[in-house]
Amino acid sequence: MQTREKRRPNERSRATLKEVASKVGVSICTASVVLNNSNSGSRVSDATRTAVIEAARELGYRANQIARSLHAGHTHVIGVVPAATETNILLGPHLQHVLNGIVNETEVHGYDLSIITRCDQSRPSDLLDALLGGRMDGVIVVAPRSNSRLIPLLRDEHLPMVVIDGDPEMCDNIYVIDNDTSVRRAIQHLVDLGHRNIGHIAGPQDLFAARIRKDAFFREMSRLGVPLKLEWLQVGVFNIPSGEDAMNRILRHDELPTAVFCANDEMAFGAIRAILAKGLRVPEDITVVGFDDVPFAAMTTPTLTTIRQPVDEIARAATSALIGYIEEGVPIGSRTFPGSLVERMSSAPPRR
Amino acid sequence: MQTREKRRPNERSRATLKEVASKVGVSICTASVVLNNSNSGSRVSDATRTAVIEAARELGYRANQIARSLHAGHTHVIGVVPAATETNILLGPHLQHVLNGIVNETEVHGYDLSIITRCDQSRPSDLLDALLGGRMDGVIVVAPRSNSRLIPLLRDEHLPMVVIDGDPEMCDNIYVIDNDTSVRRAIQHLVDLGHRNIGHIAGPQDLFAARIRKDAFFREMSRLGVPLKLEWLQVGVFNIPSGEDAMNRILRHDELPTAVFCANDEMAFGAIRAILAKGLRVPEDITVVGFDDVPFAAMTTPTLTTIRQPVDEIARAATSALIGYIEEGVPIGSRTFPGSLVERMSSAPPRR
DNA sequence: CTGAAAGCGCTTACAG
DNA sequence: CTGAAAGCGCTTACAG
Repeated sequence: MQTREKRRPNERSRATLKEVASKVGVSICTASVVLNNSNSGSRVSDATRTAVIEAARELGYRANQIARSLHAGHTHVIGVVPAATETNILLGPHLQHVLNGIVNETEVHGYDLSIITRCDQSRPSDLLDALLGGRMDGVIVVAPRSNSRLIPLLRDEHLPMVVIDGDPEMCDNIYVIDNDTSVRRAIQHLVDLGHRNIGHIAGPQDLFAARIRKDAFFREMSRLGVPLKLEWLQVGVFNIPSGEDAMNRILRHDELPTAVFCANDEMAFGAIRAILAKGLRVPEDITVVGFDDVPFAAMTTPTLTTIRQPVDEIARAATSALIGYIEEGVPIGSRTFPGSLVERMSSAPPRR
Repeated sequence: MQTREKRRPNERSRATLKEVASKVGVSICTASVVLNNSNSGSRVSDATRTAVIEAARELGYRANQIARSLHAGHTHVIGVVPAATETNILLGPHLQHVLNGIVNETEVHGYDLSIITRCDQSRPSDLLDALLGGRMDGVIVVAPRSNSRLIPLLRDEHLPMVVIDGDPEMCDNIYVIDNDTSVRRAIQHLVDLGHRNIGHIAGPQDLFAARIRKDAFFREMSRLGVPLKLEWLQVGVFNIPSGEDAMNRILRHDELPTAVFCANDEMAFGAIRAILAKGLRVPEDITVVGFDDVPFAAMTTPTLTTIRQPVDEIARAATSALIGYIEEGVPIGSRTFPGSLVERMSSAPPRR
């Protein structure tokens, strides 16, 4: 009866604890106690207990999580701040893979995931309100830009945080692949095949992964005594068209590399497309190697030789560590994960 | 000083409204009023106003959104229940595309997105607690299974809801591509090319998109008078390996189709791979047509002829309608979006 | 076995 | 111009 009094059109009204209590004729605290099976409730008479449960069922009672969170001081939701991109923030197979890994882990711990998108530079305070307004117990930042003010800010605010694909010098809680060793594997692979004319398509330099892979490329080339040609060094933005463009810029030169190492798979796909479009072949004319091993790397023609990141493992480990810190205060720390070379059809010895 | 008294290790303590108020020596309601610029606050003296603002800044005050939501009765978060899959729930380029479109739209409206994953059948009540606990203002269900009890349940609970890729007979608020017409375009394309031996790799039949596409395939074939061969009809689960398996089952027969229509792109990729692995060519020996036009459809070899879904538009329209309903009560309704044939390299006339 | 009370942090009429 | 009070819906000691 009185459950109805508040119903306005267009506004759902869930039954409240007060309603079930009054329906049974007990106090709302008693109702709360039996509905939560809390220990204090072990001493509720069976009669009232069943009555309350019955009433709750009839009324379709469901505890308001907001009220509960206000009291408890936590929400069981974890925020994710995706890699900063201008637009279409969620696109890209690697981020998707990371997100999936995160979800895999939050699910087993009973957390929900909130994707924080309002990163719009024009209203940065929106982002902070969302993050710091108590709506999430912790946050996972994926691939922050190196100039991101977010990381130091969140650290100062003591919001539990872990960073995936970030610079270990940026903060303490970084989960990331061992880029140095991985790039070395890639270059070593090319040199082992006999390549001495090697180009590189780098990613956006304000992204840690892009910068460190480029640095590692330089270092490795020089360590192995392979001469560098600056015309064969181009920069893209980690997506397919930019890889295509970058490759086309390389292809404009008279002398061509026999191999190109791309800082991620998508740019490698673009590079392959550019090469094929010029009537050249992969790998016969130019070898292409990527980084990430996204699922489609095994589906392209030719299939892509690349560095596999244990993405699911990295994402789950980071998430699990974050939750461990939230719930039990165990320090998150940083972890580095090994990458591995996956040899497929896009790499082969140079022809001549 | 007293801001410190509550600090326990391992627990972030944001300054509270009470703290800034007491620091200035005003009531918390005055503080609230100036910090919110609410109209009642137009009559606060400039002196107190600046004092409060200053104090808030010094203390790093940030309103607790949970408390605010409890009072306001809304949260500005929208939940997404992704397509039901056994595992790795977020994978798949089409879902990713949908998610991206949703985010594009929530972002402009200042909503955050919560991904509800605890769909685990073993504890269905978790899902409902998450959904109905007042933590989200509305929910977007993507590609529910036809036996899903979720839809009727949410409807009964009056939680604002819109469904993407669902059965229009299932509920009132469905945003979906016009599958019938789209499939007809695909089949017409094959028949126009001269194909009369056409196979179909269908998706999981408890998914609306899969079922209706299969039905449309049958209807269209019979309308055009093209004979059906049951050996050329196989069922997959909308991913690459299952498309590969399905195609392999087709390839086991003596007589082969000259064209195969796949219910989504991923299965089409798998089909192509199976065909190539048998030493046959696409499209020379067998034409393959997909459905969705995921980004990679333009990147495979051969590139994939497929039906383009205006995914971003569908997702954004659904999201926008949901928010319109939440905020202003305008009915969501249902909408159907046209698909279009994208002709690429995987389709050609049959050889003989 | 059960209830009155305080509190989570905020907002909003309503008085002064 | 400013504050006391009630309330959002729930939980949890603490009394009886």
